[in-house]
Amino acid sequence: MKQAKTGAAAPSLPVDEILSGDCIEVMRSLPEGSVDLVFADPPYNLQLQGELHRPDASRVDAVTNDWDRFDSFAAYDAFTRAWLAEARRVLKPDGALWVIGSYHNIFRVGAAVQDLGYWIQNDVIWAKTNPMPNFRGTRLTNAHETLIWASRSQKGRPTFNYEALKELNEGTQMRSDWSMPICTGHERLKDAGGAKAHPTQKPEALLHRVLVATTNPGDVVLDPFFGTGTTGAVARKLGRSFVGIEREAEYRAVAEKRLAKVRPYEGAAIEVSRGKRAAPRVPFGTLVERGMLSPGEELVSLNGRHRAKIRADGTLTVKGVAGSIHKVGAELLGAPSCNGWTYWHFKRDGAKVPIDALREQIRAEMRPS
Amino acid sequence: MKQAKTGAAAPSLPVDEILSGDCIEVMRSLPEGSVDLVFADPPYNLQLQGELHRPDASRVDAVTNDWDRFDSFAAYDAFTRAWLAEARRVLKPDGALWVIGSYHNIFRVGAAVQDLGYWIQNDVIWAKTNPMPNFRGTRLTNAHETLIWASRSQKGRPTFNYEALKELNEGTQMRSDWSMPICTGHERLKDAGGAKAHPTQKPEALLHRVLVATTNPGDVVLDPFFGTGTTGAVARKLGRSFVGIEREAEYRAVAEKRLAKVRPYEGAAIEVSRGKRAAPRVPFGTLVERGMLSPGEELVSLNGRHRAKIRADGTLTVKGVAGSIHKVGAELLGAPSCNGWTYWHFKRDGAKVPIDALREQIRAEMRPS
DNA sequence: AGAGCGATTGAATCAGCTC
DNA sequence: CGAGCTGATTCAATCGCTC
Repeated sequence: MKQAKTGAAAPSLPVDEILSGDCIEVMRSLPEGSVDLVFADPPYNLQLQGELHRPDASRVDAVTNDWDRFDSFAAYDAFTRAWLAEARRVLKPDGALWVIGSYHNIFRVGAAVQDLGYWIQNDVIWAKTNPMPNFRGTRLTNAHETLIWASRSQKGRPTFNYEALKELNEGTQMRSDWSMPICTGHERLKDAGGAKAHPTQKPEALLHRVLVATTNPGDVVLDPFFGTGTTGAVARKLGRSFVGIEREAEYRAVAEKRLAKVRPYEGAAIEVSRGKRAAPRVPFGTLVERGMLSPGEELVSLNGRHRAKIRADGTLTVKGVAGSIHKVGAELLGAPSCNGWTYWHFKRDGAKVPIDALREQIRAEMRPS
Repeated sequence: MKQAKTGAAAPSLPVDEILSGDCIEVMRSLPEGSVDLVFADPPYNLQLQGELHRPDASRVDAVTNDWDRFDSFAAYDAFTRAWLAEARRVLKPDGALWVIGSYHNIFRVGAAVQDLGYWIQNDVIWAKTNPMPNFRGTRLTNAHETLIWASRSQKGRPTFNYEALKELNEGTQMRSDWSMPICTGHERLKDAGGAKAHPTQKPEALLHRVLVATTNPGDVVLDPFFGTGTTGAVARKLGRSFVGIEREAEYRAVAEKRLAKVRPYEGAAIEVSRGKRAAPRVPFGTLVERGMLSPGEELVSLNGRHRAKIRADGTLTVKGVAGSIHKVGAELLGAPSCNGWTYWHFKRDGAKVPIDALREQIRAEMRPS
């Protein structure tokens, strides 16, 4: 029993709150298998003497020899593996992780992700439309950051709203390179003195795409490096719940204020395109039972090359071959598989109509109106 | 003394040759501190499972070669660290490394690069204009690969032709995300049976940009995973020397044949610009990188009165004058300005075609993005 | 001749459910 | 857990053929 093992009552998950403290310790207090998604924007300074710092807040202390370098990489790796392991414990079996970083840290993070048993789905490039130039002209303009999207394990089946992303991309499959501007203007939070409230505030557009792609309404999103709460703000807008962890009181204060102003989009607005995978199953035999097609009637492939006869039990038969609409189609095509719903057609008014049209008719009847 | 330490005479560096054997062992036989650049396209450790079919039931020809199979992450890491360490020994103190990979391996490679004392200058994204789609609709289109550019050490001062890259990018700083098509068509080498000679041949445009950016004419470029010799072919065209190492006899044979046909561009053509320029959208240099026009090739004005030669960085030169297509055109016309895109023509089948036609071709490729 | 159509192909960790 | 069945799913570019 878990309660006996931990020596404490099973903790409950505090939701839509910002938790204060070190994320590794705080995550330890959260129940295992309780969140749908982790989005993390960890610090990436490798100089771990004392505190971790954001890149522009950090002094770049020259590392003079190999031992120092190894020491700081080792410290960063230890920190990275610790929070990734806790995050993995807190994730549901079919949960997923997003981490964002730059070349300073992303390779170490990515290797740790793999070593800890996560399974990478994609790496995604955020190509900035308006990056900061390299003023000294010694390197290329650092115009992108890298995100890693990983399931909790190889067996995990993370949420992926394929159709929704396809729509976001004007009808063609979403690619792994995303072009978006950095966070500026009114979106960029300022402190009382007018300075940036946080050095690395991410654009809401980025989180919007991440959450539309890999969560559903009502899901819980954990952000262990909450900062000024971009993850929470977008989650709330999209009808998701969030759990934020942030160590710095100043950032928590900014985030609280920000979140108080956020209004969720209307219920219908957060629905996304689903595709056929989510539709209810309709056996082909149902069309026969309902008299939409008759036993003995002939189906034909679109090119007219193949014909088969419908039997009373909803199987097809042709030249001694018999079986499901899929199996017979595959057999005739000599293909490993075949979607019978789109392959087979019946004739109506001289035209060929895919049997999928009849299935859609039944599905329409089944929908709550 | 090195000779005493190694117990052998200091080895000399064989240049413009393909060396046969395992790259780790072969590199051990090369003198330390002897090459200017290492470009490496190592196995990606793809870990593919079963077969994959397109929606039209055709089978995808995947990378299932023995050279891409490793028993575990640990085995892959050991291999990676071994070749990276030898490559580092062979590099000059101010030398640099490029490695290309995908999310399957690049995080492990990048962490090893850092651990071994290299110093990352940039990570670079090759965004493919025409990637293979995700046929099952289960993930994002895997539309990019990642390159790491690193100096031998933090103290190293690697070659970086900042101005040349700026010219290649039509006057604005070159970014870390590069958009290029994959290697297809006539550039893609075929074996006797018409099948692809190598499963992962890289486009010459990619190597062109890498070598223009981080080497000078006369430099020596080592490629420990030579394959069909793209690195060698582009190096020779650009007046660089190469050292190729390849284990597979079949690949070596294809590469030898390929290299025998390669002619270096003329001396003046490989000089890169030191000046500055600014202008519109599709950089002229892109036409050069993509092989639509070649360094050394002549452009001519419509009336035939003026001629200029193309250089590797996308600038033109004539009678000691050098600069962008616009600047050189203006100079020759004695005019304050000139639209090089409509002024300059190349010859095809005896007819003069404005280079703008090529720009339009590229724009057509870039449109849906 | 040139437009248009069909076939082919590329570094890919590519399904989910029931029995 | 494995076997077996249902059934969902692709974009850009090149090449070669027909009209």
